[in-house]
Amino acid sequence: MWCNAAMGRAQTGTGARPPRATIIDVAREAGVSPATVSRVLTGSKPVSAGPEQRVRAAVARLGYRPNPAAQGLLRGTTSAVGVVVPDLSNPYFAEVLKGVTNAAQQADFRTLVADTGEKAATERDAALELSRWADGVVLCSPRMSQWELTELAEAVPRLVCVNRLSRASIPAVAVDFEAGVASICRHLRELGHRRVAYLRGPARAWSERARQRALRAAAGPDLEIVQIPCGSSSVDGHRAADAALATRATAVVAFSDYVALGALARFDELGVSVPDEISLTGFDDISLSRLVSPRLTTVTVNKQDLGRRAWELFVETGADGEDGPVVMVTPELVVRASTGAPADVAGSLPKTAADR
Amino acid sequence: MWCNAAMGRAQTGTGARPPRATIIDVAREAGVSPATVSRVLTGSKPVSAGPEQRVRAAVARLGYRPNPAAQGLLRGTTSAVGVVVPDLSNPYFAEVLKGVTNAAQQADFRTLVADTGEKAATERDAALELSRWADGVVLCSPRMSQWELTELAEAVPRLVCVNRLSRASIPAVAVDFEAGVASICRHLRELGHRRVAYLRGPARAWSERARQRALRAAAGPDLEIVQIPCGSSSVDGHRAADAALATRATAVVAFSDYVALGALARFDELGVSVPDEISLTGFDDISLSRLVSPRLTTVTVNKQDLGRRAWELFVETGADGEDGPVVMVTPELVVRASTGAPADVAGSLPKTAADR
DNA sequence: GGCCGAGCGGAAAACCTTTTCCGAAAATCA
DNA sequence: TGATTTTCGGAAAAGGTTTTCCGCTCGGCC
Repeated sequence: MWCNAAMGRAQTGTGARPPRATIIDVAREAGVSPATVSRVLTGSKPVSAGPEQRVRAAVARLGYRPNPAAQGLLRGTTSAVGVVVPDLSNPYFAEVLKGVTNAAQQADFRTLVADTGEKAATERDAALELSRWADGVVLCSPRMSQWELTELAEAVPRLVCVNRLSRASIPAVAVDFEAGVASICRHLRELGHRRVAYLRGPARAWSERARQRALRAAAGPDLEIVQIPCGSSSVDGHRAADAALATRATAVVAFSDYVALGALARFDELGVSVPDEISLTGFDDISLSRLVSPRLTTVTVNKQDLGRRAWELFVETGADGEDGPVVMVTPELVVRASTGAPADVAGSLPKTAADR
Repeated sequence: MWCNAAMGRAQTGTGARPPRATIIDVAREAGVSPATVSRVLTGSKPVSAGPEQRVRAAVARLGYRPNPAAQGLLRGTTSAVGVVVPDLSNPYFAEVLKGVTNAAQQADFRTLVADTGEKAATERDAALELSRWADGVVLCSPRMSQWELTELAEAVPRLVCVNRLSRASIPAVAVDFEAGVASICRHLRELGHRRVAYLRGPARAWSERARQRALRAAAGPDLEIVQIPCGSSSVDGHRAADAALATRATAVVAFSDYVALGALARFDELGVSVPDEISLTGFDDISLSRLVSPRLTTVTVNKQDLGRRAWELFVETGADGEDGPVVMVTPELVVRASTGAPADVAGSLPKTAADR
């Protein structure tokens, strides 16, 4: 009875568990045809009570679960979505991934994840590979070139971008970085800052280019912006902090919270007081930013929501697949304790914007 | 030429891309049989130069990539590994996931991820579901009961646990929490602390029980330990900090770094100075712990390495599948700035252990 | 020059499930 | 009661790949 198909392969002799029961085993056990078993399980056609009960009993007895590969082969879909991120260690991407995963789980979809280690060169391959195993791919903050991205969009059936807009009508959900950076600059100028150091993110990142646009727009006779090459991780921020200090700027605008936390740690090491001697801002509002001292002035982005929206776009894309809808998320400035008036005007201006 | 099989299904009329080329299309294009195409691509049997070249050209021309579902159906394997974590927002689990993913990528395996949202009840289903789509599952710090875990190990072909040991001979890689907590307690006692508050982790976590064992062993006439219910996230730590303060302990031992950072933020809000008024320790050494002020005294755990070792165990398990090897990782105490002598003995004892 | 072996390539089965097509039985109506 | 429709279940094909089995051809050796 239980040894039906198991005999065929029982060569190893060790504790080899019997090969998984197939729909044929269930059918035989229930005394019906495989078609009936399938109908009971998928509900594709009604089955009368007698056989149905026998099938359900057999399924339970044998612990049968349909083989996804066979289903996938037939249906042509995988019920899986791929997510490509630059770095899982970065809390930002971990949160976005969590958002996608949770939304996908609700819809009975699996999530495949690939970490490119911040290497733009591997993004293409990772996405391509994932697209073989999934119905589509969510590309998180891709650093690849516009041209590569366009080409990729043709090879991957359902491509959704996060934080990357393109001319190629790829569905995307993105934070309005320009608005965010603009509000940071406004905040700093209102505090009296006239010279600001900016810790640059990855040169290839679209979000970095968006920030640059906003910085150019904000710069002027009353606000000078000094660019410091940096990166996207906290150790990058830690490393770049000294150079930022050397510019004699009164405020430092970091590419992200993650970077800002690194810079903040360096300032602490050097005994540079924030915000008394220098102001510091981040971007993204990762959870840790509320926990450091001083609490970081930043721009809030609901990262899990970003992931959820990417999922929704993924679902829509399946439905029509025509236009490339773009969802823009506008972030909000939150003023905390890491920004204040510059030292030279501290006496004449209020200490923090919150006091106004 | 390009319209070979595409004609058959071109009903929709919209921009429906041609259905993916199959091995049969390639065979026809190259003027060989499907078997030869397969042999060229898998290298399972030698093929002479002429056909081989024609096949490769046809593959490139058609952009053919084998259908993984069909391969999986035939081979009975998926080249994928599942990872179940309690919470992707927790940097600890994100790092472990990264470790598994990177190791798996090297071996041309995909990673499937599920987030249980710290709900022990959903762990079983998540693992079971993932095991359908993957060759095995890595269970990260499962909160489920010992009994459930044993049962699960029978249903999932290749189960590997991280930070969870069991009697059921499930392969596992785990941090030696007892040694870690013991070294923390020793450190605090040497500093002169006699009354310590412990911020408890999730009651169901095996790692929490291991910590409890170590605490019981460390407790004695010269070291009193007061238990404070808390949790595993930074907001839990933030919330529990007041209760810890109320115990009038001179040091707080947090379940993890993530929790400790929450407590630290609360202390900062309350104006309680660390370590002058109260000492604080974490566990895990997440990257942010080096960035806060004061830098956290903690116990280092290489989390990505933990994930990589879990992957190795997964690979081994496939080979024999007999014994349940257990890899123990011994963590190391790193004394930073968040611990010092208690206020009442500050004059008579060195300020930090590092001064000795 | 003939025989044997090796090497190469094709036909077909197998993997497991879903779905279409069809036959049989039951139910409905005149 | 006989004819017709409906309902239900089985047989078989399809989905794409790998692999076994077998036949063919070409080379070498006697």
